[in-house]
Amino acid sequence: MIAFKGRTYTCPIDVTFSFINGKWKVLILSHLYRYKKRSYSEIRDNLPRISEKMLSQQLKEMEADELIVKKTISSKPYRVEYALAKNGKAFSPIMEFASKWGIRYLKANGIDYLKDQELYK
Amino acid sequence: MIAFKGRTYTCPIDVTFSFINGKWKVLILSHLYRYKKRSYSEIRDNLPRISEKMLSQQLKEMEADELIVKKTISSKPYRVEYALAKNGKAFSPIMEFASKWGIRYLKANGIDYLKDQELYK
DNA sequence: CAGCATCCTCTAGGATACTG
DNA sequence: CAGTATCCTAGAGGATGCTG
Repeated sequence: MIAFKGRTYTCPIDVTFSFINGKWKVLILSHLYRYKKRSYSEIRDNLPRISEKMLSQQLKEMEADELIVKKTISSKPYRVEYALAKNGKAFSPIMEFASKWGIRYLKANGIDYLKDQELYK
Repeated sequence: MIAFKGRTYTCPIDVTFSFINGKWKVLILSHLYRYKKRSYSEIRDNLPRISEKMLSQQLKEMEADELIVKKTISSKPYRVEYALAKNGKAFSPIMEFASKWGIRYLKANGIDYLKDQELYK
């Protein structure tokens, strides 16, 4: 067991996944990984079933964990921009891998994601 | 959106993580990744805070998803053995990566997991 | 546009006891 | 040893309306 910041972890893998557990974090990270800079509403609209509460909550947690950075790019009208921070970029290999794995799995199950991508918007 | 087996997914990454979401799956997989073959109680004892219910439930789901295989190695006394199946082994790169990431993160925060490993049993 | 504040639901997950 | 079967609760997550 590893004791760290008031929590206990089974192993380093446990530590790593504690950053990206939660229903939406991986999806937000992968979205930012793909699009580099995105506004609040762009992220929301890409994740059709996320609630405002969840979105802002997860964004905040990930900002606190320094996985992402938020930048105010204009104050009137108020506009912001989210992007991966260094720690967040460090997860890119997982995104890459999970993406390829998913595409391969779908293909093995009769769905050609790459070919039919425009259908899945 | 991707419709598949009665669920909808945002993207292939969503598909991939649907297999390993849940509080314990990654930890069980990484444990099997490390030890190859493990009995029910060996897995349980390595995950001190897991409940019997969760353990058997997650094992079953992962067996159904063909991430792991269960083998009865003796019927009296009843003994079983869990191991990674092909699909489960396919996640090894994520385990490897997450393990290294966690170790590096811990080190950056003053915990030398490798050096002090015997403390974390 | 980019959120917060509330209130509410529901189910993931835990505790405990029991079985072949 | 390797699990089931119940019962129960905390808190993850959703719906909705409001604000600077």
